[in-house]
Amino acid sequence: MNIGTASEKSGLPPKTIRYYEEIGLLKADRAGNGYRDYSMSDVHRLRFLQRSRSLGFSVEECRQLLSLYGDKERESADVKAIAEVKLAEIDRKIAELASLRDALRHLVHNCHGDERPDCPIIDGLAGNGTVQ
Amino acid sequence: MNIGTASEKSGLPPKTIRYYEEIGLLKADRAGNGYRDYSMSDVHRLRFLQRSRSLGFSVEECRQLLSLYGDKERESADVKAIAEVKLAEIDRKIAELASLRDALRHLVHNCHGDERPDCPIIDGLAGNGTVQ
DNA sequence: GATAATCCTTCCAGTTGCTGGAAGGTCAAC
DNA sequence: GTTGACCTTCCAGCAACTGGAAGGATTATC
Repeated sequence: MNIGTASEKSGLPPKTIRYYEEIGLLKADRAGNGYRDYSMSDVHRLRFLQRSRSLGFSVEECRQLLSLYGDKERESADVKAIAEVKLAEIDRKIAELASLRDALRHLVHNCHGDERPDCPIIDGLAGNGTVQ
Repeated sequence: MNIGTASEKSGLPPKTIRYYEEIGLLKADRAGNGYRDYSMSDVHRLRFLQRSRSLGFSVEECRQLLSLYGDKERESADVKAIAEVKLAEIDRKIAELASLRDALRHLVHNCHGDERPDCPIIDGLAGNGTVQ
């Protein structure tokens, strides 16, 4: 399929897809006319990139994550090690989002109209965990 | 406190803190010697910025989120509307992270050493929800 | 109290990750 | 066969930092 279709299916703009190819994240086949040609497997990878980028992973981290299932030669212990680091990071992100959500909910339900100068909710919004 | 201490407490580099001031996200008081002077309340806001930025919110979104508890003049209905949109977004991000995590776990437990050319897990990694 | 180390300041330049626009080739429909 | 929607490359600009220089302030050491 052409880049436009791959864009629709993955949620990434064509510009971004071309950029990812330029930096070597995901290179596509070319059709006879020079157009990029994407398979469903490519679309899955693009969609994966769209998600992980929007969740705060850097392009380099996405490259690593992609390599987890893209590199057939990689040692399984190696895959496991990288995946475990990323798993911990994902769990941390989920916990932070949950605390952000709870704080916002609290703000909406308990603080509207209240004009206290130092709302204790700020603590919740800012989070109380340790800085990594 | 000085910018170095605020940096340690918030997890944001001094450079980034100065940048946030430059773009009007969080302006600090100045001490007699010209040094920036941060209160604990400032640190809470910085920490909040650190978290929400690392979770994929844009600076403009962070500005909105900050305004939810920073702007005393804002109508409570307005706060509620903005907060509700952000809450939905946060829930979506949590769901995406959970699916990313499950897929990675599955990869680690079920796919190591296996060299199938088109691992069905790619589906999981790429996610099956609709593109927003 | 001089000196050195460590902070802080501003300013300017570079990086990352896109994003918009120009100039031009391809394709499908009328 | 030409219009319009696609695609191509290339180059420039923007967002959000990040590094480094040049210089002033504070703290520690001799």
